[in-house]
Amino acid sequence: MKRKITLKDIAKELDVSISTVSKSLKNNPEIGEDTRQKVQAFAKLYNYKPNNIAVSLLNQRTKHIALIIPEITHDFFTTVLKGVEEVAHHKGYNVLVCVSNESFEKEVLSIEMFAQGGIVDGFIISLSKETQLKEDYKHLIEVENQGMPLVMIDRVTDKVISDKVIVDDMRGAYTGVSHFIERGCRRIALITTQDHISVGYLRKEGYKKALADHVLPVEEQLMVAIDQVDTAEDQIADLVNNQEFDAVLGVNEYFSVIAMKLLQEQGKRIPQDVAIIGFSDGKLLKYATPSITAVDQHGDEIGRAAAGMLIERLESSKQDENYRTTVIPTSLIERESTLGKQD
Amino acid sequence: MKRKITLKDIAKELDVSISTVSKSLKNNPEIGEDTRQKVQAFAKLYNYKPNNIAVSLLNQRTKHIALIIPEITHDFFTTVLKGVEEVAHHKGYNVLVCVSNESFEKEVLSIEMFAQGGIVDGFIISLSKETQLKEDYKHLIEVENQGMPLVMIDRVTDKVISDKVIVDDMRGAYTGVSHFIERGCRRIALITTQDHISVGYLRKEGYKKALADHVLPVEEQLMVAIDQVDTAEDQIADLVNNQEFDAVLGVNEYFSVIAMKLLQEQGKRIPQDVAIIGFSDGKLLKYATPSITAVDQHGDEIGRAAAGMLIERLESSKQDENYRTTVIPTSLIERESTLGKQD
DNA sequence: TTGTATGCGTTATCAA
DNA sequence: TTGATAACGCATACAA
Repeated sequence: MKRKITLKDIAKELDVSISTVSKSLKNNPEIGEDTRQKVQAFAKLYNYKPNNIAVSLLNQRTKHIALIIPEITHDFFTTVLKGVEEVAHHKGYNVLVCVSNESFEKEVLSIEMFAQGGIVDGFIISLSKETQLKEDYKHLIEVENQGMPLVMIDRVTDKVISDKVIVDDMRGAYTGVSHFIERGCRRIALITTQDHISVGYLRKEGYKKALADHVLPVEEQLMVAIDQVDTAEDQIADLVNNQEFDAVLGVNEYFSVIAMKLLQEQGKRIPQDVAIIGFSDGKLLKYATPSITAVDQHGDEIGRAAAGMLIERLESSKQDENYRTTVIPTSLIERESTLGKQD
Repeated sequence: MKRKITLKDIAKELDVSISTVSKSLKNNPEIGEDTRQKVQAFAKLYNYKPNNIAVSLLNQRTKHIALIIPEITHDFFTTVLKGVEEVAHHKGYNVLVCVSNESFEKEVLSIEMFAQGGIVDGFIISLSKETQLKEDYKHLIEVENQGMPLVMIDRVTDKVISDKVIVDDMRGAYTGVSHFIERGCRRIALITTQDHISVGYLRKEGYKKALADHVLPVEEQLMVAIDQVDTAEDQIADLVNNQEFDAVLGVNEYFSVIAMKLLQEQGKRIPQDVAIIGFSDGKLLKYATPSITAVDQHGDEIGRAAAGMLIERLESSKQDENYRTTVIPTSLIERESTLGKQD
């Protein structure tokens, strides 16, 4: 087991000083050509690489960023992670992942740990449901006070002033509903989350606006707000069994797929009897039978944008107080579940 | 923006030496009761936390581990990540994630970066397809030579001696095929990967063994080895269109779901005409219509086991050369796609 | 009971 | 052209 080689080792071996070695390796012109060559050759031979920890200690930066997501089993967050990782690695940063499991406590603990230990240089976070419910953002504000950059994504809040990257949720829902209407649907149901989930609320607003703009009534009984994951199926069944509608928009993959399954069990044909659209860029919608039209949120782009913003802020010396919000437009991926009425 | 507080700050403020502060905070009995109290109170007030980097430099360990996975859009790896993260955080470790994208080069580069910079203390890795094809494992052996623990999961190789956590792929496939046979299926197709993918190979072997044990012939034309992701659909269509079979086992979620879709388009009823089983613990199988029976690989357990083994090795001082391989049994989750023949 | 000194590996400043 | 030294923040052996 070879121990890792250090500057000191090289210095001793070549009988020069540590600083000479350091400078040589950095191609510092102070050092004579031949010494430099010699050192570099030796270093290469022994595969020298600077010890990151020492450099971190010196520079007071780790070149690590934390990504905190509420869930990993949503394809959306998975693609976000991929996007973040892509840009981060490209720029020489590493990504520490933390799944909050929708828990406020876990979110707070992770952030404190990462921030206080100086483990990461900055954060990308999507709020847990519990956090959005409690509306307690002290941990985030604290992070900012410590001078650590923070980029919020997707599930964000106005209560925290920071860079943000969000989905155009309202417009995404608006587009979906409009798509239904263009295809002749008139009674459009919505399966969304409780209002405290920011994205759920915005999607509902987009849904309502689309109806209003097309002079269609907003019917309360066609809108269901899912309380908890495990009651989703029952609540959706309730909608399906007791209401008549010819289209349904789900604010995530699960709601849409569950709705479709229940509708099919009832003998409804998709899309002839009921058209379906779901939010998210996941495989659940893509591989469903029939495949389901999706409001693509472009998780990868969100991840890339967030990582880009964060790193830019980390590397810019100026204390820029102009926080930006980048809105990533959604796009509608038309699939089988909305064909046919019209086409 | 409050700068982070250090031992030095506390020492100056309380007019004691740095080591007194350090010892006080560690409850070292050397220090007098009142000094200790005073220091601790002050530290608490200013929310002192030791600087992780400094501690890392001192101890020559970061308390970070790297998880290198080939893909993030497979639910299996996603659950692995979750399991790893769970145990790691519980034991005070952080997880750096790296997606190799099935690329040998990316895998090698990430490992070198993590290892040489002393960025992590150890590795959990699942090999990329390209690596398994090339059979070039120098980067992993190098890591071990440097004395860094390595735990391989799922896609492993005999060429590298290390701790391993694997799925019981052979038995998983065997169980699936047996399940078909018990339900009256006789012509069972297999959709697998190329042989160089270790898990694909093992699953094929399990499939063959099950057939043999039940005195059924192994028919080459019923086994298709997918070359690449983008040819999967064509290759599976070829099988579906040109062969007669009453059951099909896919070695991952995608293959099974695609097969089902193509079969349904052909007018086949699932499971009456063709029964289906897929590998993986993902939502694609669970939410399919009909839902698809799954060979659950328990990604979360694999992740937990791997993290456990890795951390154990990191924390045990003794240079134990007895590498272990933990085999996580699969379990069959019966769903609609294999009901009916018998029940 | 408290303080001083050293070292972890690196870089940067300044002296030779 | 090269080398000695300090500093990053902490822990510890040893001195007082």
